[in-house]
Amino acid sequence: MPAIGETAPVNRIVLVRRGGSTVEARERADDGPGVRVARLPAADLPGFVAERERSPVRWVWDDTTRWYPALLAAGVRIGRCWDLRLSHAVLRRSPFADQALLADDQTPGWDALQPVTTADPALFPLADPADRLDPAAEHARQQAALAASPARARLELLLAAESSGALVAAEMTSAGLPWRVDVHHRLLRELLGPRPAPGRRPAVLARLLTDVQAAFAAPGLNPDSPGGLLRALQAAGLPVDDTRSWTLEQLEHPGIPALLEYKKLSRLLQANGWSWLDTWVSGGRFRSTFLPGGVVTGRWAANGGGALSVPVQVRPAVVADDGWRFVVADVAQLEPRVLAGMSGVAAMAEAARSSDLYQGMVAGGAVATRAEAKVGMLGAMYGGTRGQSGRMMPRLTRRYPRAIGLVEEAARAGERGEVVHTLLGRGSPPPTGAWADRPVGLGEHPDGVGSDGVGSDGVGSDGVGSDGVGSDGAGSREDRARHRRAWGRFTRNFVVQGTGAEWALCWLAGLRNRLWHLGGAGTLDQRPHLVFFLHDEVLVHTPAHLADAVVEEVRSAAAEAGRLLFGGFPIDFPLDVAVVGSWADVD
DNA sequence: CTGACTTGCGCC
DNA sequence: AAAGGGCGCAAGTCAG
Repeated sequence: MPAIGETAPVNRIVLVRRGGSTVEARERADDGPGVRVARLPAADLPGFVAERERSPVRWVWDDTTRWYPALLAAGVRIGRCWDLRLSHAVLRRSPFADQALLADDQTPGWDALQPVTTADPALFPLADPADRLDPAAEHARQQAALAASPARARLELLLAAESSGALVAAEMTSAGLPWRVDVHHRLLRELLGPRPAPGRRPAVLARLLTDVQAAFAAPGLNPDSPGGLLRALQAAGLPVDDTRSWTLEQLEHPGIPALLEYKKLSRLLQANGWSWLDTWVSGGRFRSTFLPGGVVTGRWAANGGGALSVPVQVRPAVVADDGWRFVVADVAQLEPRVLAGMSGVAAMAEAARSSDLYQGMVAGGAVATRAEAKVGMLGAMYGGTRGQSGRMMPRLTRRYPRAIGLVEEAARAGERGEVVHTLLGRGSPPPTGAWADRPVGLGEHPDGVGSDGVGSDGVGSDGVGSDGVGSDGAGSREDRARHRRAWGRFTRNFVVQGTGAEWALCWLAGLRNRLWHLGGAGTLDQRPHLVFFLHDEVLVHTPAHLADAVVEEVRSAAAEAGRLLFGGFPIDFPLDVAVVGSWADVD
């Protein structure tokens, strides 16, 4: 079984574009100095790659999004790569990489390199800034930085997992998420009525609109305009200062139910209506672009069609092909488990032995109820200081001093303007804004949540407030203190969310390998393959007769990811797994 | 008219 | 059900 961070020698082949139609392949045995250079027409690349894949090899290239889609389109799947763009991004931010070893005239070019997201799998876009960069030289710099790193093994694992994630991302776009347009159309018709002419409201929305306008005596009201809606509600005597659904639900007024229904259906129409289907679903597949490392914490981002939020409402349209099934798996309470593992807290790991970590905390005597455990842990990881989660902190701190101490220290470090890092060494971005340039003033230091109990400074009016963390933060002393605390909440969450993302990457990378070896012969989309990934959840599309075997591999990959990150520390990552014909049939 | 910002809401 | 962290997207709003 090929492990993610395997150390066995694997030959590396650096691929370089030479002009518009030639590829240079520079091959070097992992344990030898010799380099063999081959030049071939770009059109011959898929055949070359397929041939060299017959024995273990790691392809080194500037950026997976610039190479792999065309290979996949030609039916060629690879086992391993070294994605220089993603690895560069990790190393440049890592506190465990000597930046001097990465420095070069071309470093700004690598810093600025963006993935390509065109649906067009044509090789070699014209005038690509990547073509001014030297992959072999960058590869050498990255290897030197790794070799000199005090956290070499962890960084190597991170880079391997990140690169494998890049392969998964391209493969998921290539395969697409099975999507039944007929089912989706039926769903829209049932909820909204027949498809209207362009620019017209669907019948159900039109009827709800007249109801709302009548109820609030506002004939011209457009509920899609927050300002206009707010004025209409206030004119009707309702005490509101925003128009969020949750706010409206609290109100007693005969027009509210129709308004809430309007908002819900309007959202469906805008986000996943007929035009969404026209744009994003073709050939029975929803294809969006996944961007590994697209979020600073290491989570993935996605482009196109809102793949990060496929609403429960439309999941009935996600249906496996005839004779195929979905294996849907997600990790229960990933982030608190990761926190237990990072801090090596035996007591919390004991709770995490339970399939429900929060219930385990109750059994361990830390808190009285599951709800308290959940709200308390979320507050610890997100920085909640007020309300119920704030009140839980002293109890959690007493019971789990090292775990709470870890996130508290991450918050304090962020408030001091320092960089924090994940378990495998991904660094947080340096703080931005004027607040970070100034020393912490007297009386400006934010109160500790766990140490002092309820914070006493700067709470004040709170107002509409919450200007973005990234804004410049110049201004009053209170403004700077607020920014400082907001950045502390970010770094607090960074260490947990980022390490959770690393666990998920290792899970995904391992699962990718396992699925390939399950399927026997055939191309990627003829074997069990990943079609969706979201933070802590995967969908595998598999021939029905292999579904049970896929379930086993999904579980084994999760256990392996836990060992890769936390070694022998006894922390469990139990999965909720379902074998279904439609995503809607989960739970 | 375009582009930047705000609001609200879907997902984890 | 919110609070606290991370996103993407669509529509409305407003300045240039």
